[in-house]
Amino acid sequence: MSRMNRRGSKSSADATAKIRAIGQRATPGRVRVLSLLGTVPRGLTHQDIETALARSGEGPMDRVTLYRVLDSLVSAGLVLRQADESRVFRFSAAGQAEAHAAHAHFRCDGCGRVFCLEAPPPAAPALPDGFRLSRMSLDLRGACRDCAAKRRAG
Amino acid sequence: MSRMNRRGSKSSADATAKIRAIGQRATPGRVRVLSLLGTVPRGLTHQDIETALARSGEGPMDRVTLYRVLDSLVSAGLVLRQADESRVFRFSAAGQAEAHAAHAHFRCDGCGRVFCLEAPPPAAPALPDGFRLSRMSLDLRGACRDCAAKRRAG
DNA sequence: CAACAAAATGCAACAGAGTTGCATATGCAA
DNA sequence: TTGCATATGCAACTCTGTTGCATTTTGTTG
Ligand SMILES: [Mn+2]
Ligand SMILES: [Mn+2]
Ligand SMILES: [Zn+2]
Ligand SMILES: [Zn+2]
Repeated sequence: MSRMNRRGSKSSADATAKIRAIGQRATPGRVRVLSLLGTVPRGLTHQDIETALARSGEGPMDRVTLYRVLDSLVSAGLVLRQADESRVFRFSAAGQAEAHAAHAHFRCDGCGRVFCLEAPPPAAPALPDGFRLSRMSLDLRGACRDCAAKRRAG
Repeated sequence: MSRMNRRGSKSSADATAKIRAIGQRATPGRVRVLSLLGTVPRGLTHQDIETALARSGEGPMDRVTLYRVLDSLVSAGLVLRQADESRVFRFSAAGQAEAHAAHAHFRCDGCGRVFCLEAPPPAAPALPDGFRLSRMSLDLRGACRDCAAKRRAG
């Protein structure tokens, strides 16, 4: 953990390799963003990422460039993008996202928090002829414990 | 079907009743929008609705008023609002939305179309203590027949 | 029906997230 | 090291949705 301090940590080297592997140029922006996404468990917004990068040692990244970096990582399949309830995109490293694909999620309509459930996903239903399944998600909604209690009291 | 032509169809009268029933004023805008949503099977965007109304006999409705009409119907529980993949809200009559809650859906990553599957929803997984479930959805993704064929052909 | 207060409307201005065009800089393969 | 395809930075723009405020309409009351 100390031989590579000058210009990159383990995760940078890792990110660089992944980016090159899929035939894209390993630019500083791409490496920084992919490394960052690798360290957090769930999706970050463009805004989140911009702020995190600005605070980091290497300084801020241009807003538009960040959008384009994210686009390129998404189209390369290294990052997943999904619109959240407040209609902003959240970006997550593909590995992290796939971990969450293996179980169900519960979203509280009161506070908006998402909880990972232990339950294994159900068997996939039969698809029409010729359809190809790539992902499946089971999403539950309702009130979390705090919000359910609040409503009872409130 | 002909006695009530002057200023309203069956669905208008219906919508008016529903709006009054929940203690809101039955304004023309609300009635028009709720009737419209009652006639279509899936969620429409604000834009879709604006266009549909503009084409209809009664003419266009102000953009902002339409947003406010939708807000009021949503907060009354007569309409459901959800952010779609392209981060725009889609609005659907509460009845229609509940019909779709009863089965799984398949979204094609290629063409974006959504297909209703026949399969019944799986049993709800166990929730943490105190959580209350209100809805559950099983969403599949992948390639529809057309798009799968296209990819194979290339 | 007329008068009234609360609520809805129309318009203009604003805000946030994301995109586009174009000149300049840079990664990387030769 | 050089050359060129590709990425970056910046300004301007689009699209979706909100807010403030003056005016109109709705449903109610007398
Ligand atoms: Mn999870
Ligand atoms: Mn359906
Ligand atoms: Zn909650
Ligand atoms: Zn398709």
